[in-house]
Amino acid sequence: MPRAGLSTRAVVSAALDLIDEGGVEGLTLAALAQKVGVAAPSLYKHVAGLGELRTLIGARVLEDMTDRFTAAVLGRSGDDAVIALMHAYRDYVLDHPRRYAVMPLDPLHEPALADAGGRLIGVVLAALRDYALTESQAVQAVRRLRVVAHGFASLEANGGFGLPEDLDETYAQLITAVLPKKAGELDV
Amino acid sequence: MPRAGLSTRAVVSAALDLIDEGGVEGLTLAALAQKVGVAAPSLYKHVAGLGELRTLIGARVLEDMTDRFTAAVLGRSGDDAVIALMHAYRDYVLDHPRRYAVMPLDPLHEPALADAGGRLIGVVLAALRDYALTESQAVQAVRRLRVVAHGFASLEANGGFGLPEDLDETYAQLITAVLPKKAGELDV
DNA sequence: AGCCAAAGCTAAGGGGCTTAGCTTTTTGGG
DNA sequence: CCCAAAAAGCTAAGCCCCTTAGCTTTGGCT
Repeated sequence: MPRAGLSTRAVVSAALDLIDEGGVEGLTLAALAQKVGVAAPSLYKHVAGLGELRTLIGARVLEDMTDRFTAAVLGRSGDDAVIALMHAYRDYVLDHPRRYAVMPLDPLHEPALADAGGRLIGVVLAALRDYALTESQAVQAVRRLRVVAHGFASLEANGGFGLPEDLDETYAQLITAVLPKKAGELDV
Repeated sequence: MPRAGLSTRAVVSAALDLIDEGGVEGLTLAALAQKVGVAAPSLYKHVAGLGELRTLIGARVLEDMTDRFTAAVLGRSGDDAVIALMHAYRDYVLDHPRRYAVMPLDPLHEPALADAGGRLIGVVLAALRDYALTESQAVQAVRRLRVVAHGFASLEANGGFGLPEDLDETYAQLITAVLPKKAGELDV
């Protein structure tokens, strides 16, 4: 029996492919083992079990999103940066709708995901730097942006909108509605 | 063997209790059978299988939400109605966080849920009547409200917000930001 | 060359869903 | 009132999944 040359990283990557193909339902250790050419119990050499695998997948999705957000925000500031960030969020979910469904919504509460989650929030805060918000204003701004990005993206990814008509317009309206105001302006 | 006197409705109710207790993970035919005092295969006399059970549960959640939204909107109009509706949405999810996680986001795409989903949308449209919106304006308005309600509620129910501090304020800001404008006013 | 840790394997147990086929209860028509 | 048929149960059994236990092989390092 020649060795398959696996690694935890490779196993997680294959698991992501499996999710892309068949959704969360499609992620089974049996299917994963077959995909990487190994018997199911052998996976335990690289991953502690289905639970840990899911956690690792969540971390990976967070990292991928952070990378894309970083690239989108780089070189921009103010409304320009925030709008780019919001579109990067939507685009990620459209590119990987099934992966997004497995992303934990409370990464900061799970020690294994707190780092990745913290880095993602860091990028969002950086995009807001130009507004010169107080800490509590920034917290509110991040929350509003997240509610809109997550709400819109999860609905779109799950076919929650009847017709795709004017969806770009809907999203644009929502972004405008929750854009923070600069220090001099009114509101928030 | 005395008869248990089950019915599809009773089975679905017990399933909802199971979800309230242990989340979607906790919903298993074995556990459900034990809860209603019957052997697992006997459940098939009332429900076609786990898949249909989930669909029935989804329909039930939609109906419950519709009832509560109807009660909340009754006797109100304009901003008052919309605000009451948005709070009823949040309150439902806070009361039954685990049920909400099993509610389908695309009810109109599943024949068995289309009716219940349509009635829910009907209530929302009724809440918007006072604004005298055109059909396309109404579609955009419903979408924006749904994005905010679903985004906020699902994040809150899953512990997505770090601290509960000022969450009421966050939600109020979001509602204000997406409230439709009456016919005479600017925007939308 | 030889040792040993890592990476595989097979076997087996436990739990879940579902089907098949049987028994008992209930119901409703004659 | 009786009895036939439908409805509601049951047990047995098959299949798939996750996981643990214990063995074998590979491959790197001395």
